Amino acid sequence: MPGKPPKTGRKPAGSRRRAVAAAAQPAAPQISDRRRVTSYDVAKRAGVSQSAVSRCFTEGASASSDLREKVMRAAEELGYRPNAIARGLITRRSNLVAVVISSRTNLYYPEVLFELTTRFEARGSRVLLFALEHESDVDHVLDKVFSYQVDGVVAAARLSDAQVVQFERHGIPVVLYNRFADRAPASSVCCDHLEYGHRLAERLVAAGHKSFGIIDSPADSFVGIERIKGVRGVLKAHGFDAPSVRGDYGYESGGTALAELLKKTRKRPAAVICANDAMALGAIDYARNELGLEIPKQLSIVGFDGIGPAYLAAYRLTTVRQPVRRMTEAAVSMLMERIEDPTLAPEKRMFSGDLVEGASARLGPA
Amino acid sequence: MPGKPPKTGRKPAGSRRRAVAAAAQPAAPQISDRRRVTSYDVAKRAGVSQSAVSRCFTEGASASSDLREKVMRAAEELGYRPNAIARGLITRRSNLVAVVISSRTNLYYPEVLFELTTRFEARGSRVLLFALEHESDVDHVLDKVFSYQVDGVVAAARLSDAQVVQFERHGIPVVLYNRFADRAPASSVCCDHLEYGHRLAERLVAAGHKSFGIIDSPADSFVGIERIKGVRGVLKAHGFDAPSVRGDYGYESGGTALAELLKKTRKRPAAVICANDAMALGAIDYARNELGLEIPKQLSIVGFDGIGPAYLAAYRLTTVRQPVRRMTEAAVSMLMERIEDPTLAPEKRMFSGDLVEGASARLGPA
DNA sequence: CTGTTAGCGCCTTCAA
DNA sequence: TTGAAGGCGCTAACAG
Repeated sequence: MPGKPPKTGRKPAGSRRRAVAAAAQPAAPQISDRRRVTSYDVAKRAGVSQSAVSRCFTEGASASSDLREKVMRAAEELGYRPNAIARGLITRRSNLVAVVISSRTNLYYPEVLFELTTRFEARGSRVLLFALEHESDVDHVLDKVFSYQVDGVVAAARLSDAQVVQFERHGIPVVLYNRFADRAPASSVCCDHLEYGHRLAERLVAAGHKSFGIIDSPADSFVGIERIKGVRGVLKAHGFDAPSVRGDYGYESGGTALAELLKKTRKRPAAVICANDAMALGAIDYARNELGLEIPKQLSIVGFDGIGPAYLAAYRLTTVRQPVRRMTEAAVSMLMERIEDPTLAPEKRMFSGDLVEGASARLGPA
Repeated sequence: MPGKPPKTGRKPAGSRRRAVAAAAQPAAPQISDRRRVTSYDVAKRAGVSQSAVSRCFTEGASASSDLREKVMRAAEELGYRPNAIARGLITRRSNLVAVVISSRTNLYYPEVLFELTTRFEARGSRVLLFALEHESDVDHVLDKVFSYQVDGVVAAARLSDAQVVQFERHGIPVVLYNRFADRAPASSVCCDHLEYGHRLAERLVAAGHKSFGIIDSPADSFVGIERIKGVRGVLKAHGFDAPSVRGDYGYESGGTALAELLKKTRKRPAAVICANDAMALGAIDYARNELGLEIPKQLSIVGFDGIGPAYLAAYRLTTVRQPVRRMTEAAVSMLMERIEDPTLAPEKRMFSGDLVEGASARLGPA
């Protein structure tokens, strides 16, 4: 193809397109197929070059106010909006971040997703949402994440080390939300569930409780495992043992687990520690309505999370609350920093939460 | 490349790029700037043309299994993923849909967002999320929606007629979730809030209640207005009048509104109808704890929504529940149909909900 | 079945 | 300051 004079570049772009559009008209009865308006259309109407239009829509590009005005008017008249997709293709910055979130996280912390989104929005990034029914669906979803050329990822779901490394290889910054990578050095924001466990158990021991029961989390819940590990550590240090039964994190399961727990122990424990609030509420209702117990006089019940219903007057649950606002803010700013400067080293930020004393556990002297 | 007069077309793409990357190396200490791997890289490695690679990654394109295998291996080794953004640019189909949702909707129906996302996911579309703190922020957000060339929009927030028309003009299908357009002919899925109001009120009248009070919604809530209009219609038809006080949809507001309501009426009404569940719960707690009333023996309280806490044993609220699953499914399928065929006429789908009898209202004979 | 070619809509040097 | 030209990574005719 040496002597190829005629067909270099794409000179007649504008005119060619128009021709295409015209040719398409007869076929489509509706004008629904009407092309989107591009910077070329605006340029033509304003009587300037396409690149001039581009500059008018780019932050901090040089253009005379005269030109700017002509372009803006034409754009207005045509209803032109720069195509963020095309822009991203060339700038290698899509301004898209992926949020991968499990239904479990969303169920107990519906505000997390919302907070993340508004904060990213405020910093000029859009959220591409990936919802997982089961934490194990991650792999299936990651392909899509990569395909969309997101600038970064917030993962509020379990990622394997291999998956974390994969992001690394692709040069896409990741921040884990409320979990750590097993071994890979990934950035994360997390609350200190272990410490929460410690705090809550210490508080109960200090109040003079002498016997305990535990309603444990599903075996695959990182958060639950940490919490209960924290609890167990303290109890053990004080010489207490605590029988436990696993629940599934659901409200119903709190009641059934409590029943089972009581079957296992000869004597009713003074305090029951549940791996999350939903089960604690279930346990309270079961204790009150099925066992006729007064809470907290005859039985103390505590949870973790600080979900909405825990504050209702009928429960006033004693629990530990995650500082969701601070955590989402941290996740967003850590990710944005790493998008700006991908060489930044990973960082873990750990947040402590508030102990909500509530009224579902005896915390004063007996 | 025989007598290649330097600059025609883009033949030497691969080599040129490599050169660029190499040039960038010295500057960046890290290889973080490493280019993403493209179909050209895969093609080169597999010893085939770039379009061959493209075909291997397109559904239903013709390619020999031999070629397919070579390409797939090379892609695997390089960690190649087709760039969905670039693909969308040329196919005019981004496979992106926007979901615009207000914090209020998200607060009372956290599952809506999740359901929409998983359903779109199942049909091959990704969700670009736009969260509104206030319903009035819509305008601000629409620019972004247009910029990202989404294939369609689900709006669970108040859109003005002008905004609906704007989508129309751009040829982007829209489905309104849980609201109607004022006048513009837009597709929507909605539950029949008016009918909910009728049902609930009829049920209370049938049970023999003779006096009523209303805890109304904020004045700008479409949903609340409809519900209460339905209630009022029935009460009026039976010759009852009902004093009302406005709440803000929040739990706290249920209690304060109830207090105010009782101040307004000489005699305590038999039943109080709240525009949503959150306020109903607040009213119940206030009635029990501040007024020492037994619910429902001394006062019946009902709500709308069927939010999670309404089912807790301590409340067992009498309410009307939205069929969220059916509604989200309808919204998604309506939108997808219109993306496939933009000439489809708008359609409104109206869903009836379930009356949850609960235990917060006397529904049997007095 | 495979490779060639011409863009999708935009940004970005490079000259003028 | 402005315009011309060359891609970003990919798909889609169209030849062969």
